[in-house]
Amino acid sequence: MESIGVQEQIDHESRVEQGDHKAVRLWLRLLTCTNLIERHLRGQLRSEFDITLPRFDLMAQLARESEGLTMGDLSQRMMVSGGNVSGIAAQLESEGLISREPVQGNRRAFCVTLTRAGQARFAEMAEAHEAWVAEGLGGLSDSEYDHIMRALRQIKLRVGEVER
Amino acid sequence: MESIGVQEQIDHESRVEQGDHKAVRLWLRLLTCTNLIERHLRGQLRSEFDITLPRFDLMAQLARESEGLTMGDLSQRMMVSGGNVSGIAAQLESEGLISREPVQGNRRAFCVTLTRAGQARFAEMAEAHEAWVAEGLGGLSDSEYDHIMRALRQIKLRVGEVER
DNA sequence: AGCAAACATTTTATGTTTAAAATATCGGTT
DNA sequence: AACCGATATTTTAAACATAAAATGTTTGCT
Repeated sequence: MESIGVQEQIDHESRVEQGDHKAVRLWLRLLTCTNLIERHLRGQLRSEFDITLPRFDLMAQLARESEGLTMGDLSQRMMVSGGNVSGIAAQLESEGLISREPVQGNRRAFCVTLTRAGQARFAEMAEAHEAWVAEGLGGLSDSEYDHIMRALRQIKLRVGEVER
Repeated sequence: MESIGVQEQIDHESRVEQGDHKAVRLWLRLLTCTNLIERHLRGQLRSEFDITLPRFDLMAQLARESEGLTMGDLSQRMMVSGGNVSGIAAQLESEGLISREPVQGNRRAFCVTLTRAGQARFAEMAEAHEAWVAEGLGGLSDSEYDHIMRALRQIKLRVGEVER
């Protein structure tokens, strides 16, 4: 019976190891799913609307804020660098889909909004986008949906903590 | 009571719409989680080992195939374009972490393997990587873990079907 | 008023990623 | 043997992404 101590130690270590492996497997599956869907959306947006995913994302942010957003707001919400937003916005502006107007009272900032053309184009795209996403993610039962949303929220919070 | 027909129609439509919106919300949360974790891993790999995530990923694929893989295999498993693999592999080769040797019987293909140095380096990194992933994803209960793995498998299968 | 620190954005340099074209090889058909 | 379609990889051009420096603006402090 002297081996119990050793056994416990082994069990404990193997439990930790297994936990780590489980986490890695989950991470890889999460990554695979995200990549598959992202690739699908990217391809569809390109073939159907001749637009890239980042440009669509920027327009989507504007679509839910009729008052407009500054470049910094966009950078934060899209979780990309400011320089990146500059480039993407420049292209969308040259296509006439967004406009950047000075903010009264703050000459540093721009107020970026969808143009009328941008609103119309986005409305088309959003409908198709929603359908594409539902193709991939719509098949879950309410219970599965709730479970995964809850789990993802936890992950999000936890990663936020770790990062801090 | 003539409004029942209309009401039913509205209910049905709103259910569909809500389902679509739910799918989009799930998609956005999935994307956010993946991006957060990916950003964290990218930063850690850079600061601790001065390596990029794609290079680490390529080495990880090789680490689980001691026989080696062709460039095409790598492209498929990493789910990135062939040109991308070319570039990443060129860098790893120049650092002496992988080797690309001709395949006997097929002069088009290369057999890519980890060098001894690559194996050693990867072993270090893999341990840290596993711990970092567990930091973010290890906090789930067994039941939550099972639920989310199951849900993600379904999503993966379904997206695979759609893409075909 | 003058000045320093913080802010909002753009620019620059570097690197990643993709799609598509280019290169080279292979296998089978005639 | 000559050719053709498929295969494996690399190269190229364009878009995307980041960090860091540069530019111009604002705010608060003295």
